[in-house]
Amino acid sequence: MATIKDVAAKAGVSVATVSNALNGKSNVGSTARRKVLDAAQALGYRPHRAAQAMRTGRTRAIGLVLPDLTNPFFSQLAQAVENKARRLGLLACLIDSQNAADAELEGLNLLTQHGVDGIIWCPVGARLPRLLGDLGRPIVLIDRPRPGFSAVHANNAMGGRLLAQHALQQGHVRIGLLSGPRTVESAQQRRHGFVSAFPERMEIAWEVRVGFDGILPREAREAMLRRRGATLIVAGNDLIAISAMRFLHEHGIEVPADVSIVGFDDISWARIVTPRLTTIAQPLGAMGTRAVELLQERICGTTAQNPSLILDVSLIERDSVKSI
Amino acid sequence: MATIKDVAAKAGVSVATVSNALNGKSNVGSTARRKVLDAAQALGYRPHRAAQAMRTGRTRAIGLVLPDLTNPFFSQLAQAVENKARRLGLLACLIDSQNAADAELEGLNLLTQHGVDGIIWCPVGARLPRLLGDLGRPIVLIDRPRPGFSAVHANNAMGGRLLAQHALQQGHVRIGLLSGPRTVESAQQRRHGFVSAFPERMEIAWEVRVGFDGILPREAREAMLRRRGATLIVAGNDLIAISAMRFLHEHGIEVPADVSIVGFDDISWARIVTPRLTTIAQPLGAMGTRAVELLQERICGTTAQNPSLILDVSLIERDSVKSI
DNA sequence: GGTATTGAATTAAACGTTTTTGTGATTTAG
DNA sequence: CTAAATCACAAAAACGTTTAATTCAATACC
Repeated sequence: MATIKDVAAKAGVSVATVSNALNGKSNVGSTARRKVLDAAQALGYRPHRAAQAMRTGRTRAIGLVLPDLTNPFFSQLAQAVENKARRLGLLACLIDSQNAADAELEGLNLLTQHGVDGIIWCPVGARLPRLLGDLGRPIVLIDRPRPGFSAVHANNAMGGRLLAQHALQQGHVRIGLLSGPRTVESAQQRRHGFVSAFPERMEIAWEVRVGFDGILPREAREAMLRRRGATLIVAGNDLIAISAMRFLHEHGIEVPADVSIVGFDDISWARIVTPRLTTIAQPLGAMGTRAVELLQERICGTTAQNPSLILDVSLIERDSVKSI
Repeated sequence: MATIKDVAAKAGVSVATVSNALNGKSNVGSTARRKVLDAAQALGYRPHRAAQAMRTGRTRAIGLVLPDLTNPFFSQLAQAVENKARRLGLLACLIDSQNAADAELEGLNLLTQHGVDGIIWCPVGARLPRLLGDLGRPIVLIDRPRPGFSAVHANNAMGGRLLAQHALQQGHVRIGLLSGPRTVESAQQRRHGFVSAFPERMEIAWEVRVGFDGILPREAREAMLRRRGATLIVAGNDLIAISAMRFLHEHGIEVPADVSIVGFDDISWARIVTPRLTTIAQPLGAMGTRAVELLQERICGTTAQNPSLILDVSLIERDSVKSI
């Protein structure tokens, strides 16, 4: 690997001049600048990031810590984040905590030790961000806001309202709820948006809390079998909805003929499964890129204290809801 | 952040002794070692990775470059790789090329510039590895072997043979082939394994090449509609198979009643879609962890020149094949 | 015409480690 | 009992950058 010294030697100037020229400083003459640029080009010189990092304290790398890459919601997010980061010349360093709070902590430590400039984080542990506001670098939460932190997330409450509205339009008044985990803020907001947009004559036939990974506990399976007159199941996300559809299918209950179902997220599989899933679309790509932009601003210090971004959602009508 | 100097001061020894003690060198006395350890503990000292990197040339970070995180095959792989890496104290830096060869190249440059110690790579560009054998750091290819490189991948040919065998057992003799891209070695091997295990009386009714991303070109859609007497469709991977099932369903052709179909990979969705997909299971988790292990060995230089690993696959019978 | 000002370059210090070299003190060997 | 070897530690150099301080020449000002 060619070093800055080699470039300096080849160009016949000092290393300082090379550094200044390459970094576009104004204190270098046009002829010297030319020579430096040519020499650097000829040698294929690339600055040594570790050396730069030591001097400047900037790594040009960011962390991305997610609960579960296997969940298409997060893999789409990750793809968007990585691409945007790369376009900004930033390296994206991945942590997949597999929904384990201690692994998450370990990952955050690894990232800080490597000196990443900032972290995009979808927290799994409920109390983690509180303890770790002091990672010493900007953090942007994604999908799961917490008071006191920058975040970019979808308007989950609005999604819930859209769903309630749609349910009503299609004539569903008795609802089964497969809500997401109580510890996850976005799940709470979806649920709250949904029930708060409830008119008098609608009611919840049953409700059970399930994880976002789509694994259905016995309680959930029993509730779906027992029915209690519910004509529409509102799932906490698409993964849950799709798992539920599979379970129902195995037990001879057809969607949407016997019961309707809606999801949340609009992961790519929502339009692939049978029947295609009616759901709320989150702008996953935009969430990822905006999160990177926000983080970058925070890193450069060109922004207010804790800016947040809330992105609109929309209802995607497909085949899993029958009007009655 | 506490530096090694702080530790040295607190322990009342020189920085050299701190470094030696922390790195388990033998030339430091037991009392001094104790003092150093205590001081480091008390200050919460973590060595500055960039500084270490500059001195040692080792980053303790590895690159992971994949064609498409959105594809569950790769996200499962990525999860396994990241977790294993973290368990070894390595940071996993992600590149998602979105199947674009130039983005891939850009990503590889970014990784080398950051000085990652090694790279785990599933190449999309056909000629890329050839050009880039000289990244100056160990490379382990994953899923897509190339002569002259370390690789860990599944026994794709064996998978093809298992499929042929199963097809025969279930009485299928006219086959439709939705083969993977010609440029992808593993796709070729699956196909070759399949047709080479063909007895005389089996024949290919039609074949069309499609991308691994599950997008079906017009040619493929027409072939599926025209049928040509094929009773079994052999897809290049699960994504293709599932897309095909969706397409067939939309056109009133039922799987497996009207036509059977098999996939390859056993991504997690294979058991979620309806009907559940019969497929070849690759040990995705093992592939990821073994790749990291192999890379680590290469980095430490404790291994032969270009070791490769081929992992066995197995047939998973589910509901998408009907015997006739 | 002398002095302040600007411009373009150089020198040298600094970042936080690891590692080589150096140095007394203590042990071992002959 | 002295010479050699070992041990435990310290001092200093090095890694590849950036940047503050410095120099020197040329230009501008009064």
